[in-house]
Amino acid sequence: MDEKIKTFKALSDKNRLRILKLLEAKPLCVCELNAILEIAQSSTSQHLKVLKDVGLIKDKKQSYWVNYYLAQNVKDNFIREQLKIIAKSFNDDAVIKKDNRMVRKINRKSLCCK
Amino acid sequence: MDEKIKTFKALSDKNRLRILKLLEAKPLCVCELNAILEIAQSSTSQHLKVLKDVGLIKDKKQSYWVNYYLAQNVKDNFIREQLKIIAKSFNDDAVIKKDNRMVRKINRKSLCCK
DNA sequence: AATCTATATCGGTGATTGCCGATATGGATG
DNA sequence: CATCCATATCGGCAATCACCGATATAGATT
Repeated sequence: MDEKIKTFKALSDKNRLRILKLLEAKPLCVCELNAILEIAQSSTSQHLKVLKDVGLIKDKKQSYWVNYYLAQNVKDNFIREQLKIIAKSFNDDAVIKKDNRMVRKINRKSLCCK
Repeated sequence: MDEKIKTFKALSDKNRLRILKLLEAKPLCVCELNAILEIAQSSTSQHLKVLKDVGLIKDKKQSYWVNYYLAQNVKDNFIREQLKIIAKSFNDDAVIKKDNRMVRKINRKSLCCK
């Protein structure tokens, strides 16, 4: 029960839902997400930790970057169903549509190399 | 988007999930829920308000009592799906099982008439 | 090995939330 | 119409959370 409550809490935040919807497009690193969300890098990192802790997303280090992506082939029924619902939801939302347009234009190299 | 976030928040609380699972058994008034949850009456009332506001439950005044029940034939896809998932979830949980045993024994008259 | 660079973690702050006891409300009863 | 009773609302308190800037970390590059 506590684990599912933790999942509902993870899903109760606008920026975390935006992240999940962004990851539907493709795996993204922290700085890409950060650029779209327009919050502090530490905040993006925290949100990713919350989503990862409950099993909604996973990460994979690749050279300089940590790529985050939606969990695939999830065994947990509850998490799988929630991901399915989220995939069907929010697609008409103005912010989500704008985010989606941005994520398709994004160029990691121009964003992330200081 | 905000409405769905509100729904996730409503689902992010142990006592509110217990209420939803209790209402799967039958409609219940505040004092019955109260007796099972063992929290202050005002707290139970607050929780019911939160669940009702997002459309997960409804209420109907009948003589002295306000009966709360799970929303039926819900048009909103998101709410309907969440109710479906909740119906499938938590059934192995110790607290939920105990609550379920209690709700089948409960006698409104012995509980609610001061 | 020294230095970059992307990301994670830390400490602090304001906002939100769950809880309670006390009180208000409003429909039912006498 | 006065009273009763179940429920709703209010005010206050402690815990949790999202946010930030600053700093730590660790893998990649030189």
